[in-house]
Amino acid sequence: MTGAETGTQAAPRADPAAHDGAPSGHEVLAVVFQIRCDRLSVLLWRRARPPYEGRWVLPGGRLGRAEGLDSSIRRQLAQKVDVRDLAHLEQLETRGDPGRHPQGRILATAYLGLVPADIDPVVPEDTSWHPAGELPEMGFDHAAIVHSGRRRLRAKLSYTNVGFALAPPEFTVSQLSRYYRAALGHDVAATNLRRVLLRRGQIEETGGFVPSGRSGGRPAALFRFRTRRLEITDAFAVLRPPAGG
Amino acid sequence: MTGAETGTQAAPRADPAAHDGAPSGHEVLAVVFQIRCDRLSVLLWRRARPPYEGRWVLPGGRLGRAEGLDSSIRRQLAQKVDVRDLAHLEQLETRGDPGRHPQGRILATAYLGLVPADIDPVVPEDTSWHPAGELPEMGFDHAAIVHSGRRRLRAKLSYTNVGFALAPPEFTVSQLSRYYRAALGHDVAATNLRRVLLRRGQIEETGGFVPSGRSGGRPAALFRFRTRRLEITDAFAVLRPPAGG
DNA sequence: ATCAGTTTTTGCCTGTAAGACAAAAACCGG
DNA sequence: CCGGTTTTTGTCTTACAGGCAAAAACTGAT
Repeated sequence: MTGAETGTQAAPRADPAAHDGAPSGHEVLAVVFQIRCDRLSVLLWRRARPPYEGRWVLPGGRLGRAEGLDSSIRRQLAQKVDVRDLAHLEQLETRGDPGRHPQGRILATAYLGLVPADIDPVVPEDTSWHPAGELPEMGFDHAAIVHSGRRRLRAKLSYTNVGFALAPPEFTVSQLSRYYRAALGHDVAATNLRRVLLRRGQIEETGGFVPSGRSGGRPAALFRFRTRRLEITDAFAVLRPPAGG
Repeated sequence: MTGAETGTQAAPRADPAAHDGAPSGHEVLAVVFQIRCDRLSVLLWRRARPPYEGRWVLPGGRLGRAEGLDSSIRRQLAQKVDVRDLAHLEQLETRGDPGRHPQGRILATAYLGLVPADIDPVVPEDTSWHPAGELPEMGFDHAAIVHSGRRRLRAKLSYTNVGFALAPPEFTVSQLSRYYRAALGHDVAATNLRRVLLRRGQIEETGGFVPSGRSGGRPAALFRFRTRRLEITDAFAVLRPPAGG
């Protein structure tokens, strides 16, 4: 539903609307993840000016005077990627330690964004993807924020259907298991993943098949996520209400 | 460890330190829960001035110019309750819709705080506890924030040991099941709760017993939480790493 | 002292879910 | 048709949650 179906091009362009008047003492940032070449990668941006000139930082920027947080992060991200590529976006945390920013106490509200693996968004010159496992030297407290994002993503893969935001619209089980492996950081048996997600009703067969790869093998069935909006697995409400009520 | 052992007195007093200069356009709020008379209750405060004069609102206030978020919410709460009574405090969410505040776009970072059931903090005149099930008419978007807090608490009771922050240092299983019932909103069988929390290693017997109540009955064993810091139940990392590694 | 009532504790049973493993199915190229 | 490869299905084990009933341990009254 979030427009993740087709490869994209749009991208670098300053948004004229929104963002009125002088900036406030608040910024919004986004940890945007995508699985690229079987590795969890995060979108970073190279600062051209001090402080932290030349360091890599998270996309984002100052919040406009009369801007909402959600609209602001969408506006800021639009300067880096096509926002329609974001299959999921949720608030992560807000940091406000004095000292996190050299120019004084500037609060930052961080978001977690996910881009499906089949998309290759065009990004500006100063922007590129970095494996979350080998982050470059980053400015401010942004490396810590990336780690928060990873933890959140890992947790939610366990008890929600966020997978939909990492996977393309259609996929085979073994492809999906590779996405999960990249995001979770450990092997995920395809045969188990299939049953877990099927039983939870998260995925379903599309009916299509994919001819087996170069070296033969049984053709793989195609699956899709039943919904592309976040749902939590109710089996995870332990201490749940008693049977009769 | 958070000083939850004894009934408390300290409370209303403006904190002279901290909070320098003019307030920023950011406020911190706290949803402080406590189980009182077997009901989940939230600490509210009656506004004496417009906007929303006379309405109930969450404790908190403007963030000082050079103040960190955590220190600010602690400072603000100190004006309502003894902060040492808080057995747990975590960031909840940040809201920034323009329109959430009549005086312009003012961001609010909300926290979730928990006070053990055995404590009866002295609170100022304008402050009191309200059952979370029957909230009074509240100002701003604070009612929505209370609901966020309830959802967060409910979820964390399932997959963490936050119970320690609701229960007194020692308790019987049936007492604990009443706390869980109040917080979760549905019955919790004591016999189940016992086994679940014991197997998870969250609680342990102290060795003490409580003489049965007025009408007889077998004396109940006393339990305590093994740790009073937040820990997530690892059994809840589904899609976990394979056995051999 | 014994008995009825009450509450806690223990034990047993069931259902569900996850994970490991092996066998079967379906395709490729030669 | 055969070996190699990948996916799919099926079986088994383990772990945990939850329901239920019996046993244990106490109180107060007869």
